[in-house]
Formats: sequence, structure tokens, C-alpha cells
Amino acid sequence: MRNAPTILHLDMDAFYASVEQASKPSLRGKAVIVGGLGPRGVVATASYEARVFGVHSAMPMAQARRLAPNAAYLVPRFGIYREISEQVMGLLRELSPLVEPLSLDEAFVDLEAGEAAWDEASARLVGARLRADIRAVTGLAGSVGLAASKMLAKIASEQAKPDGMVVIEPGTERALLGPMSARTLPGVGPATGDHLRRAGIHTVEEIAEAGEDELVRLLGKAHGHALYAMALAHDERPVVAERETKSVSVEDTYDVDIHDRVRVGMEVQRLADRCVRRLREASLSGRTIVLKVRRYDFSTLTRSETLRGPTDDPGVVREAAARLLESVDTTGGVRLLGVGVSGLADYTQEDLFAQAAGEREGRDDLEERGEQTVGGGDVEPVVAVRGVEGAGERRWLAGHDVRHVEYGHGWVQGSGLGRVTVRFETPGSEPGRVRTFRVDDPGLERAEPLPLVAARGGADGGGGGEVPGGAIGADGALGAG
DNA sequence: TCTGGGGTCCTGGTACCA
DNA sequence: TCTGTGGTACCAGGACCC
Repeated sequence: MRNAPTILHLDMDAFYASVEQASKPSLRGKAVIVGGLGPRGVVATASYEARVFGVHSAMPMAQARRLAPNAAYLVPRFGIYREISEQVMGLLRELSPLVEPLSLDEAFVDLEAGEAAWDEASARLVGARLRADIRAVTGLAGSVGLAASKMLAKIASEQAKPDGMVVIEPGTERALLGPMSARTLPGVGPATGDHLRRAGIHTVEEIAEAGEDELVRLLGKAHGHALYAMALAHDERPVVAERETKSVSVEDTYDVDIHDRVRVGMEVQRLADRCVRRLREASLSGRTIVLKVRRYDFSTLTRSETLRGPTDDPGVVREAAARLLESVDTTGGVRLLGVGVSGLADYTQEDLFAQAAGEREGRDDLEERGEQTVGGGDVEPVVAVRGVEGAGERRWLAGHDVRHVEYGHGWVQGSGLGRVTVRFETPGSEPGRVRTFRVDDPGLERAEPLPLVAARGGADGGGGGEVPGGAIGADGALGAG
């Protein structure tokens, strides 16, 4: 392990919720919860104001609504999260070529490899400057952890939250880690945590005291060895800039369990197409097709089939998925279906054997055939109300951007009963007013998100910065429903 | 009205081959 | 020919992470 805290871990604070608050002045300082709004949704991110009520990531949305009924409930806008994430990753890459993104809002940076820092003092300077730069470029706060290893840097950034920086000085690691909960260590989740607790092990120090042999006996070879090393603060994992994708998958949870076997089959075909689309976008092909089924009782099973060669042919994937489905009993209903492809190759090889089915008729192209309703068919989603727009559908998702021909840029605050409530405001404006429209109002259209920090020169989406003074048309209850 | 979506890694069982 | 052994591929499930 190196002897200076030159591995940096950046963690953006409550990222999705913070982006929403930055985009929507009326939500600043308020409880904001981002996640799936359907009956089976879960919380992706809760703002710190929402966490006061006990709401946290991965909590069922229904429970969050009970705890924080007055919070703003929004659907994720991954497009803008990705854009901001790219800006942040760009700043990190200015520090070092070794940047390892873990997700949209987290990354490791090896500062020594970029010669950005070589000792504690220089690392502190870099960390402080990075946080300031992130705020200047994105308007958002990120927490920074600095340590001599990835594990410790991550623990440090966790301690730094929100909006802080913590440095773990080399030599102090064991003393710092010792009293912490075993759950602090990466790889110790609910199951392993329970396992350890039953063995009388609660803290990191107790993991170290238990000894390697005992841990291997309890948890198996790989996990036991790894955990023992972590408990001794030994972590030699390098920061890896490029990671190869190992699998591509898509899955849907349905608002209502599907019982109809024909419908299950159709959904599997649809998922296979979506999966192939993703595969092709990444210029990948794969050999192993995986079908995932979660049944009414939440029991989950997977079935897989390995082809003789890699494919990105939608027909081949569909047929394999259909064959796999034949071996699954779906009586009682399914709540989730998924299709994945692994055993990836970064080239596309026509697989003549696997395509033995030959010239199947009706090989549908992969064109988007219009957003289909994901969910229980006859159950209308609470906030995702569909309007009519030509042949397609118009869905007004809570939190998503819209533009009105008369009132400018705004966002959907809620919808239902044929109405959509829009708050007209932009990142740079004062909190705006709400107006309510019919869902098929011709003056209302979907819009692209606006940048959080206005670009110099003032382009703000063509007059989107205006705050209309129109009458308030509805109470605009957030998270209507 | 509990429990998303997209991943990674590990383990144990089984089949196959030399 | 039968049996044992070890390596490898495949399959299914579990745990974990964000």
C-alpha cells in the first residue's frame, strides 16, 4: 500500500435529488424523492431534507410516501444526470488518466498516476480544488475521501458527506476501522452481516481477531480471504480506468402480476428485442442468453442457454429466450421478466449455426414501435398519464421538462384525470408558478432539460428563463396520487 | 401496497473429456 | 473395459453494489 493518501473517491451528494433541486428552484430546501412512481417503485435517491423523515435509497416508494407524504416525488431524468456526470468525470480526468467511474455519481481517481498529488498536503489541495470546480461547473456538491487505498478512500468520502472532505492519514487506518461496524467493509451486505453477527462478530476489529481460517470457514474462500485483508486495512486493488462490459440485460417489473402465458411470452420477446438493441448500440454480441423470472411470491429464477457462437441477431435471442421460458412454470403469475446476454465479444459474428432456424418470416426490425405500456395493462399509472399525440402516446412524467408555447419552460408537477399540472421555472429563475392544462393541450410539448449552470452568453433555451405571471390553475400537489 | 434496474463476482452442482 | 481423477465449461442461485 502506498504511503500517501493519493487515492481519491468522489461521491456526489444525493445526486439525482440534487440535480432536481438545482433544476427546479421551487424544490430547493424541500424534501425531494426520485424513483419509480408505480405501485412497485423504489426510491433511487432522497434529498437530505427527505432523509430527515427516514426515507432512504432502495426503500419501497409506498413506504416513502407514508413517511414523507408532502415530499416532491419525481421520475428520474437519466439524460441530464448523464450529462452532468460527464462534466464531473471530465474534471476528474484533468487530474489523472486513471479514473474509475463506479456509477454516474461516484468515481475513484489515482492522483499519483496523474502526478496531481504525491503527499498529504498536495492531495488535500487537489481535493479542495476539485470540490470547488465541481460546484462552479455543475452547481452541485460532492464529497471527497482521500486515503492510501480504494476501500479507505470510499469510507472517507462516506464520512465526509454531505459536502465535505475527509483524509485518512496512512498509519491511522487500523485504529480508525477497528470500532466500525462490520457492515462498513465493502462486500458485507445484509446476508454476510447476519452471518457474521450469528458468529458473534460485529465490528471490523472482531473480523480481524476472528482470523483468516475462521472467516474462510464462515464465508467461503474468496470472500473470507478478501474480508480478512480488508479488516487489516490491506487493499491493493488498483484504480482501473477501463472496464469491459461482461453482460447486457434488461428487465421490467410489472405493476400487476402477469398470469396469461401468452402475454408472458410476448413480454419476453419484447425484452429480447430491447436487450439486442442495447447490445448493438454497444457494438457487442454474446453467446449466452439468460432469462430471468421473478414470480408472484418474489422467488427468482434464471435459465440460460449458451449458443455455439456470439450473436446480436434479435431473432436468435428471441428464440433462445422463448425456449428458456418453456422450462419455467409461471402459474401463480410473474412480477418481473428479464432477458440478458453474457459471454460478450466486442465484434459481431454472424452465427450460422445458431441461426439454423433460418429465414424466419416476420423478422421484425428493431425500430422502436412506440413506447409500450410497461405495467399491468388495465391499471392506469398514477402520474404517467397518456395523452394523444398523433399515432403515438404522450406521457407526462412527474419532474420531466416541458415547454408551453405561451408560458415557456417548465416541468410536470403532477397529472391525472385528464389534466397535467406544470410549474414554469428554470434553473436560473425564481421559484415559478403552476398552471394546469388538459393532457392533450396543443401548446404543451416535451422539452430538453436546461443546463444547471447558465452558459456564459446567456443562451437559456430561447427565453425559457421567463417566469410567467399567469393565474395558478391548481394546487399542483406534488406526487399527485 | 413491501421489495427497481443494471450490473459484477462467487459458489456448488453437473456434464464432459482426457 | 471399468474406475478414478482433474480440468474445464456450463448452469443456477445468491450476495452485493450503486
